[in-house]
Amino acid sequence: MGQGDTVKKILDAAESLFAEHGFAETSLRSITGKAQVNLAAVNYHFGSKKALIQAVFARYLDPFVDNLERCMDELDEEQVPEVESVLNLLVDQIVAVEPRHEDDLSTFMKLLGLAYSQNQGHLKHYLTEAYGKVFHRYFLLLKSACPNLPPADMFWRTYFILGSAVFTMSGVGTLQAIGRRDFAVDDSTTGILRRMVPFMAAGLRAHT
Amino acid sequence: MGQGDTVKKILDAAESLFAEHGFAETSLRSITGKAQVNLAAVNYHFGSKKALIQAVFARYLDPFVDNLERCMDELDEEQVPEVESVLNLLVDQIVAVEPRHEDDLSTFMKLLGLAYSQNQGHLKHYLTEAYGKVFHRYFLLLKSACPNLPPADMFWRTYFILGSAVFTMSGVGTLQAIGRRDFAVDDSTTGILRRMVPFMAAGLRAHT
DNA sequence: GAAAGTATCAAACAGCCGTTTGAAACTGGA
DNA sequence: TCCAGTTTCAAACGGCTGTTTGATACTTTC
Repeated sequence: MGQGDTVKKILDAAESLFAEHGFAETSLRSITGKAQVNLAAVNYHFGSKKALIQAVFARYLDPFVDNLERCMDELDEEQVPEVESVLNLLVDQIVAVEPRHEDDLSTFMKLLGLAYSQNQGHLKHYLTEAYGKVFHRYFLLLKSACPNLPPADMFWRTYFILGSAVFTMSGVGTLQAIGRRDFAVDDSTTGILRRMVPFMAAGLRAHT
Repeated sequence: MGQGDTVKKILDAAESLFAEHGFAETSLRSITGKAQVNLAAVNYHFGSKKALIQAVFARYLDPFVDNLERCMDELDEEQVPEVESVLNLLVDQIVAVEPRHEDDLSTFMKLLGLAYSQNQGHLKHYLTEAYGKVFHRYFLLLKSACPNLPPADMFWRTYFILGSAVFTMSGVGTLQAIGRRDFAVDDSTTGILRRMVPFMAAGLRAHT
């Protein structure tokens, strides 16, 4: 690793430490220590810890959201899509994110989980501000795939689905370890995402 | 409120502040401030902040787990139970928890969500140590209701279900507000739990 | 009513936090 | 080579954290 890439070193260290310990529990000193960079570099390059957290997310989400949007553009808006294809659309784009290193996907998913579960008000505000439109569009797409579902159920089941994904993925490493040790279950992160699709599709289709 | 009930005042204040802001983000000073109690009282009566967190959970979970265990004792172990009845068994016991005040159920659910999503190693250790046996028994009961499901899917779908419940419930207040404002959806906490059952049952029954 | 035990109190402790400072070390262009 | 601009650095800042202390007040017991 060169020497001018202080910004990248900070982002890499922050990303893995955030995913492992959460935002509030990760100090700037531990980040700069792991990145082998001076403490003041964070505030110099990013301005504040909050801005660093947002930058970590932006590096992941920007290409992902671009891909997702392009995929939805190509869709035929006339015919009603299958629930499975809408779900797989998302999974495909998650899996397709160019990995920076192995376990990159797990880290990405853990960060997404943390974004919801940790009480970082500024982060939620930033995420809805920057990416809300795309995810709203995806929500409408999913809704169009369930034309017979009452609105109230559609509303809640969206969060049931989101919860399944976020919860499972934010602890994915631990769960994989439990599966291997106690249940002879050995799935990759991608494999788990694939297993979610039939579960979620059936849940969405369930009559109330 | 009397004067000798310092312990109860601390537990009440801690419970609501933890549910609102999380564990790490809630200081002992804010707890003792809300409880109108001296700062040193926490360490005097509980020993440490970690012990206080555990005490908050114990006050909720002890009666709940007792009820759940008693319910499972009464079950006929010979015949295969319906998935819906197993799920409703749990919902019934959650709803049946004697409420200390209104929104007590929401607070309880938010705390359960936090227990999973926050990185409090000591808390996870305590919860599995104290309540792991009962929940393992419930897991086996749920498994017996899905005799044709491959073990790997049973394993993962358990976490999908858990995630739906934990995620939805840990943000229940926010989600209810969104539902009322944007979707004309107005459900009580109990109502949401009931809506989960058909979703989860269908997800468990889905063929892979 | 004195002694023993329990509970509360203000004050201070050491430690970590995010952020700021001002000087030093670099960098590329004139 | 000199200068301006950018980046790095050690050090310190004020503030908040959980915990401990020792004195004081209240309760119970004999």
